[in-house]
Amino acid sequence: MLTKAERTKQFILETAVPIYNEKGIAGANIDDVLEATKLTKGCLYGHFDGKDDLSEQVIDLSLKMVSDKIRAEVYKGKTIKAKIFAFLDFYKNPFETYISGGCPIFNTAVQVDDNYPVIKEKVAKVIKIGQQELTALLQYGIDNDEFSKDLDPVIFAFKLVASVEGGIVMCRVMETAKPMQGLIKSLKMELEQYIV
Amino acid sequence: MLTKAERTKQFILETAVPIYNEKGIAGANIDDVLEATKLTKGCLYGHFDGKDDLSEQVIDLSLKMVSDKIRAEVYKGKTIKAKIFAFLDFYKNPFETYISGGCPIFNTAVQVDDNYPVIKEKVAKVIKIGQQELTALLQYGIDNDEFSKDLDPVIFAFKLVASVEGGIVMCRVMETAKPMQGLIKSLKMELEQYIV
DNA sequence: GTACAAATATACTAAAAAGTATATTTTAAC
DNA sequence: GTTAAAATATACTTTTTAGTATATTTGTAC
Repeated sequence: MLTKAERTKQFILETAVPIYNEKGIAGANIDDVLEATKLTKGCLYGHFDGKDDLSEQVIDLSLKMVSDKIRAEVYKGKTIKAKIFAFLDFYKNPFETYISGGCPIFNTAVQVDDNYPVIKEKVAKVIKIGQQELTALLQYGIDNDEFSKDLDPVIFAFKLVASVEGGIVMCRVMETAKPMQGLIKSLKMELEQYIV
Repeated sequence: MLTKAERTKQFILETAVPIYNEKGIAGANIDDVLEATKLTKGCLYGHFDGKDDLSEQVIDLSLKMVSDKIRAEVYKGKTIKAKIFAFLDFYKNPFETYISGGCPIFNTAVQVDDNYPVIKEKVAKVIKIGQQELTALLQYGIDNDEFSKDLDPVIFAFKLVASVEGGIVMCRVMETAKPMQGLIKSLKMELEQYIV
């Protein structure tokens, strides 16, 4: 069983996840987290060294949560095609995102360009691993004659992620989910062209 | 001719553009801008009502700069295909972006979700107009038998922007330009499939 | 149930950022 | 060239946010 302190720390992190995702690293502040958790400074600083430490762990959890969720969704698909479709469908609704405020992977990626080198490294790793997994999945599909050898798994994996993530951002700011449907449909069609 | 004040104001805005693009709205601060311009508070506050006003005008300029630049690049293309290719090539290098720090349209879009409703509206407008222009371009290509009627201009315009913008963010955080080349190549091939 | 340690709360200080009042300098019209 | 207005600089205050020292409460082993 988790100790009281461990539970409190986890509670702080989980509460902070959507705050950071909505307001960004620079925009989120300790008081926001204290307000949301109804805890006090003494408590929070008992669990974290400071804002930087909190930020790092919050982003860590955000990245883990969304990565795990996507993996779980993809896992459900029986065929590779079904897995890729499941991946795409995860991004179906740009407004009710798994973590409120859009995709934390992308939200974080745009923030950490110059500043936050430690966090930048974490996001880079998550994206790289995701690309590797998607590429491996497509390659597996090619090797097992589900897809044609004309499909470039590296490029298509990149295209899949770049477009749905980009699409989420665009839809959210334009306040319309419609283009996302068309995009996903188009990507599904694109993959289906390679089915043998 | 511009008055001294107008030139100073413009100078402040232009100096602030990359700062805001790199650090974000919440991350950028007045002192950064003063430091970069070598001006003082009295001067800056003589031209702007406060940080919110400055932020709004800086973002405004950023969006205008990049929009104008893209339009200029697209204009160079003789055929619609060449125009679309020029659009894609604008995103060729994720590191030496037109404004340092990536694409300001996207960078801003991810920041303004909940907070900054005024700026959100501005970004939304820029993206919507961009989509309309790209769609019109593709439709023109269809109407003039450059492209097949099978091409859905609305969906393809969205796919183009979403994927290159998403690609920029991914490449920047992973610190590799390579996937961008593959993505652009893939999008060009996709368009060429529709050439009649 | 007592006692000790861990967890949390209170009440502060420190630092960073924004904003302002006023003085000085510069511009441009005459 | 003088002068009034505009532009800019200086030197502050205020606000916000981060961080800390210490007190109090709570959990848990004995």
